[in-house]
Amino acid sequence: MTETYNPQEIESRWQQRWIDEGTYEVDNDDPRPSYYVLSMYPYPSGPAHMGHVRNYTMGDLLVRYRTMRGDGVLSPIGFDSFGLPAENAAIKTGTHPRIHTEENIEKLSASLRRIGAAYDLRRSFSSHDSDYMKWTQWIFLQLYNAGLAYRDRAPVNWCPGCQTVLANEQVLTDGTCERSGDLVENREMEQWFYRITKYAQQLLDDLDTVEWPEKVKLMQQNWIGRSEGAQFGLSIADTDGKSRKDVPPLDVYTTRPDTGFGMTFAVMSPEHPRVDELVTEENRSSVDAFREEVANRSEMDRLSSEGNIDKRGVPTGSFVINPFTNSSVPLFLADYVLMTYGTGAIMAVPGEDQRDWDFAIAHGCEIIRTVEPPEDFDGEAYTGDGESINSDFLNGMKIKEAKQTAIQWLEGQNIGSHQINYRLRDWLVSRQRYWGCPIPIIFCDVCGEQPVPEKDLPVDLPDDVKFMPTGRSPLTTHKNFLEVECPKCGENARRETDTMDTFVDSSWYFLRFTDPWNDETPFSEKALDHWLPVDQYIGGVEHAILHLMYARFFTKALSDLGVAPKELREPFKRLFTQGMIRLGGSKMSKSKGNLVAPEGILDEQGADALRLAHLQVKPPQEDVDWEDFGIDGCAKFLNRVWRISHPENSLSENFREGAMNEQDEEIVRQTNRLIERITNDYDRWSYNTAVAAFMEFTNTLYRWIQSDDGAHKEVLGTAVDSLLLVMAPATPHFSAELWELRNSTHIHQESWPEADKSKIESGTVTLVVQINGKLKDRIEVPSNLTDEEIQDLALASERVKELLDEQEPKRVIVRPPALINIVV
RNA sequence: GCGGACGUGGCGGAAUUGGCAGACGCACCAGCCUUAGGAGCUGGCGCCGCAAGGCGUGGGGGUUCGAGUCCCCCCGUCCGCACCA
Repeated sequence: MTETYNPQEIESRWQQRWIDEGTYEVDNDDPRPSYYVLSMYPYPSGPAHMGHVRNYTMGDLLVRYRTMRGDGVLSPIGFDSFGLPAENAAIKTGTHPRIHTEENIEKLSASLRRIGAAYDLRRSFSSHDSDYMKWTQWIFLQLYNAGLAYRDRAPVNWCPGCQTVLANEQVLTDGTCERSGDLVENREMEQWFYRITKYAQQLLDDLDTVEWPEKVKLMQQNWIGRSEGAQFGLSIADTDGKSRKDVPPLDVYTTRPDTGFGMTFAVMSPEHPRVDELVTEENRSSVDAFREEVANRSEMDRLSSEGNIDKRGVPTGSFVINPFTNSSVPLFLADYVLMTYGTGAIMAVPGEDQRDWDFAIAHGCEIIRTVEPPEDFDGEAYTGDGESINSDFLNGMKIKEAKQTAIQWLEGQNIGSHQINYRLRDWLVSRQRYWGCPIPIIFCDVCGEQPVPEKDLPVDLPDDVKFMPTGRSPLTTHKNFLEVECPKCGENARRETDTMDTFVDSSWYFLRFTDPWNDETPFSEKALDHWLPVDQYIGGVEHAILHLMYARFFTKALSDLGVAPKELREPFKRLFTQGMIRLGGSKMSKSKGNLVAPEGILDEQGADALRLAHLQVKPPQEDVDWEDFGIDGCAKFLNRVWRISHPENSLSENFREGAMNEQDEEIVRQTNRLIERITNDYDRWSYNTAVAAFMEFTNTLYRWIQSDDGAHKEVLGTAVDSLLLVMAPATPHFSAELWELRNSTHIHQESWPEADKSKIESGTVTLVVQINGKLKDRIEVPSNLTDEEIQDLALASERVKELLDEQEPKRVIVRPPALINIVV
């Protein structure tokens, strides 16, 4: 063989050709069925690492496969280019984030090209492109005008490391910043919010309409955290234990209104706005001390006492009336009641709530059971179902009925009603940083908060800024940026200096890809109608909550605002979450410093071998250890295919022609089986078994070629061509090169092969003979036998006769065509 | 604590519907080829056993002619949430 497989040369040549020939460019009026494949918007941190390679290999396989299947495939790529790392680097090195970022985009683009990922590059953009920012700001204004973007003073999560606020979602359970790992502090600040809570119910309901992994749906459900119960007012008691009419009642929320008769005290959050009003003089100093302690309590403290904590609290000295019993019960302050959920105050029912139980024990409160626990119950608070006791008109009812009855009663008394609560909170979008999309708002001393007029968009970031480690964004001191005329009165005003959370940028980029040239609107309805929803979205499970929730919210809001089609309620029809790559037991990441760079492998074994190794090593949705990759094995396999596929290969000397023998027929059958298997495997994301099938088939061909009779020329030709076709989505350069050498056409413009079912059927099958369910014999038999014929053949087998030893079978189960079980 | 996923050779895994357990690859072993090479080709490779045969999918029980697959209990690993009233 004159040719040897040289991946570097072949790969760079084909990469250039796909671009030059516009192989993966697609127009919005493409007549083929539309199919939108998208990998999650990458942050350009430098050249691609193995995690990227895995992600983009999966996506690219699908792009090429669907294209061969005859779809008009939209495969765009862009860059999530705003964000902290570039700005932090600027503070350290003095390099402007734009320069730093654009260099990284170049590096990542080059990497993606080198692994052979195919895109319509005409559609590319980055979040920091002025063009894109303009529409991110325009969308902000639409949301603002619709009341979905608002400014509010709120306790926020402040990260001292990042010098900015974080969304709740960006704070980890241990109270640290997901990005820097610093302990997050509580601060009260003016911030911008997107009113995602307005969509809580829809975000929950519409999960039923998408084909996502159940795990991701569950995580979203838990995050939204819907609960159903009752909200009602507790009257404040006077010194005689009677309800005071001069003070409004204290609202509480509960999911267990059925247990109201067991409420023996009430608790409010230390941050509750009515604490000052409700605390008595004798208790003021201890309450103040407690509140200060809670406020100063470091996150470290919370961490060390995670889980079941002592229920710390103090009495307010006030009493409230339990409306069910009319008795007066003490009102406490306790840190286990959060201001951010429900009404910030609860009715405490120690008999049926363990937290309340713990608190009651610690503070000497009465405990009354209102649900009869089972006889053998030996726990404390009983939260299971049972009959109501000690509950007057609820007695004897099970929880469900008692709840309804209690709510009706509260409504009848005119003190409360049925209430639904969500854990989801509004999305805090403002960040006190430079390298983000500016929020298009102007503050005027006379007219107040004013949106930037549409004609003045985009609000661009000034380039002439210095980055100092002051912890303040350079925008706050940049005169030209800051000083602006009020769009309403024309007087001097100042710009908002906060920029947007980068999750805003990634909440609509998939819409812009459909129409990135549009300078009238962010996208056209027509383009969205053609392409959306995304047919297959691919990314890491780490975005299961934040990014996906925000993108879903944007889609719904834009749809309601008439910017996007009203039928478009969900952006991503199907989601696939691929596993991460671990090295030395922990996630491979830049911050851990355990990256494996793909360059060396690309240089030596090539992109196709690397892609194949990613596909082969494990089912794509599972996490994988880098140690388990078999790059060399994959490279070796490609060389084997190369040797039998190359037109000038040394094996081709003495091929047969003319009539086919039995072995040739078997190869024809295997070839069609291969096509069927790969089609099936690609459709169900079973890439590891697809690679196994490539290898198995290749091994079969080798044995055939080297057998005594050798290979039939035409049968081999079809077999090899079929193999190259089904491998093309996985190893695009390799397949394209060999295909061109053999057939002089472009494999990625060929149609996906179809298996000839009639050729898969074989005249005979291997009949499996079991005795008492255990395999005892195998017999080659014609595949069209009747049950009786199968039974006769099986019973006639020497082996079976011997084992049965004259015994009459008790029962015979025949499962044609290939299984019989004889029971004795 | 709550919710979820999973447990198969030395290793990664396969078995799509209850029907031949271990495909394919890695590692290992043997043979061939050879101008010794980290190349190529062929074969072997769950466990016990010389063999016949027996055992075998985390453990125990059940359903079934038949269970890796379905049901119950237990053990273990991983992930998500976690004072959400």
